[in-house]
Amino acid sequence: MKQQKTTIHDIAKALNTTASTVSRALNNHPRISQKTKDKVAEMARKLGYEPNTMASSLRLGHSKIIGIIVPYVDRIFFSSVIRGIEEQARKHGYNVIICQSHEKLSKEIEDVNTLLAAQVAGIIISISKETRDVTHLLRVQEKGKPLVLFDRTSALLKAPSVTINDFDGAYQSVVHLIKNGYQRIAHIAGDLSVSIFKDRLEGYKKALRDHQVELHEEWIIEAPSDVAAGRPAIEKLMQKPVAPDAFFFSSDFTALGAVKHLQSINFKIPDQIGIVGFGNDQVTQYFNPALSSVDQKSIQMGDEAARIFMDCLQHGSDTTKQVVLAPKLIVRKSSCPSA
Amino acid sequence: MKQQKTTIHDIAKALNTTASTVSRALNNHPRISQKTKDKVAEMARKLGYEPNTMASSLRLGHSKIIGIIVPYVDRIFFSSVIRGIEEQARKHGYNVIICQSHEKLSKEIEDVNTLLAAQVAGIIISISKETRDVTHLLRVQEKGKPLVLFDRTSALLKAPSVTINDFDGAYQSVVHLIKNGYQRIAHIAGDLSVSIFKDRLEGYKKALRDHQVELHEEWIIEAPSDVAAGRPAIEKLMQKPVAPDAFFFSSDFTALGAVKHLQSINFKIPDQIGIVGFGNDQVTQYFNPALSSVDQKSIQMGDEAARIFMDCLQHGSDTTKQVVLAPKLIVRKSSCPSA
DNA sequence: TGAAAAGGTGTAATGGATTGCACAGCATAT
DNA sequence: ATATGCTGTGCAATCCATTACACCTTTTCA
Repeated sequence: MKQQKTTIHDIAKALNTTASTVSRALNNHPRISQKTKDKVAEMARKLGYEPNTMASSLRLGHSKIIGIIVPYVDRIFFSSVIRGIEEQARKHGYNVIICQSHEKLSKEIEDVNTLLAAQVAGIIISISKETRDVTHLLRVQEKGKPLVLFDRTSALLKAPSVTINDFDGAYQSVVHLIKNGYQRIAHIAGDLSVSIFKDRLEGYKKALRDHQVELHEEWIIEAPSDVAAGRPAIEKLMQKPVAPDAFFFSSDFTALGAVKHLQSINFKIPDQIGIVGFGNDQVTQYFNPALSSVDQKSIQMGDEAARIFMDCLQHGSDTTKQVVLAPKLIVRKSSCPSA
Repeated sequence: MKQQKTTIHDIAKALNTTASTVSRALNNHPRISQKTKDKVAEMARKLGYEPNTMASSLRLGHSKIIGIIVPYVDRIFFSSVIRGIEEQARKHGYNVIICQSHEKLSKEIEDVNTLLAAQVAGIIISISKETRDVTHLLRVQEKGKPLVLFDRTSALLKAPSVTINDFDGAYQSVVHLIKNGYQRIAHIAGDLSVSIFKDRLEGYKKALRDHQVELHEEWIIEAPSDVAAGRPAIEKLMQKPVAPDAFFFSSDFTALGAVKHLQSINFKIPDQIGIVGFGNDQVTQYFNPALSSVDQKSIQMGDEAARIFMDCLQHGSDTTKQVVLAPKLIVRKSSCPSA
């Protein structure tokens, strides 16, 4: 039933040579003659040889596997990044192994341990919302393994990263709203202890300042990045003494929930209220009205993260490497009044 | 810089015993005294011991890693299933390693090779659309490794699987449309060489027959499962001598594209035309009108697949195990005329 | 022509955990 | 007292690929 796997020893025996020669031939060692290499390659094929990656990883001290940690794999942003990483990694003969932190620090630490035990070549991670302490990530670096951050980074950590310019994405969005005639622009922020949401808030503020639009601190509120959070956020904002006429959301999901609610109480979007979201999730374009949103270049982000990772492997970590992708505001109907 | 990893030998030395005893103690071998086990456990903790999974995998001939192959990780259905698998697998101390087939047989074969070389414990897969020949999957079974299929299966393969009852999902949908007064129900099918789409078609037909609603073969067309395919599909159907008054789609995405187009030429949904999709993708509920759709129980599917997988590991593969989840039609506005 | 350099291959150790077999110590049974 | 059995450990081989070092052969060049 179970097949006997063929090893380099089998090839060696068949060729009347030794395992070392076979190993060298397969690894294209310069001191092996072309003739030998050819013979070995052919015999390997004939015997259906498959290298045992465990054995080589054990010897080498690391595998050709990249560990990835994300909060949840089934969030489209993360799964897109993973796609980008996987495709780039594969070009270099690397595999990806995936863990979910569930936005919990404790789970993230456990994940790091698991990946380290699995002898991954290094880790690419988007840290959880809870992550303040980063000693578990320092451990990765201490082992001399590449650590690359994406999207969510930490100031406590010197590591290469790929992010989008959240500040700029927010800035563009708010300027766009202003240009389209909205004057009382509120911001529904994400968890402000996370840097990306902080940056978006700052971009929002700067845009207002630069265009002499008044900034009401009371129009800035923090809300979870999910659909359910949309309605209460809106309700709170609409009952302020002066109600906003536009909302810039840090999350498409919160925006969705908000729009649903606004429509249910008969507000016209975009004519009475303008909306811009963040993330350019697939849902936004099919929504009615289609939602303006900032695209996060997710696949590209993954691709870039994997490139940096491979670069670290080859030339050592350049912890100052910070790739910042330019976000792109996708303008759709929700922020373009007909008048 | 690089840390010296502590091995069982280090623990043995510190305890003045041997590696074998340590190994057995850590693995809870019955012949080791509790006292020794405690001492070993304590010393392991003290020295910060992390087992080297490569070494143990090499010795054991398999790792605690489950290989997953899906067409694309960034399709919400697949990423949800992966989430389900990952969470269940983790409970058993297993990791998942992910490959994408890009719907190509050649890539799928390559993926299988990669995973086998990585010494995975087994593979959980949703086969690509192109996959007819399954010899690469037979190889997995020949090695005595569990192979579990989900969603898309193959009649050529004797392997445990988890699917939803596509036939029933379609049947429910069409009955629902009929009950809501639609009489001329068309079906936009997916690639009919894939069994799930075939089954949905059959469910559609059966529902019509059971309710004495006429079946027009010309109202059944095949289209890719993406947004772009929606419009041409609709155009083709609407110019038939007798135009349909409802559409049952094998894919939410095709449905989305179709609805967009229908609305742009001023058809009222659901009053003039009823729509039901398949997949219950997240987008459907936020669409306007909200789309009725068949829920595929994706996370549950992953969870179930992982359970079966673990079961195969423990008790050997039961190739006849076919878990069929009951789909659930989620009724929303797109199929409920106000009249 | 002799010596140094380059080319080609084998020997044996290495990485870390696992496990069949052997054996020592002690207890119970006869 | 001898046999039988159980408990608790150690020895050494094993999984497979890699590689430092050594050795022999051939080429190159003063």
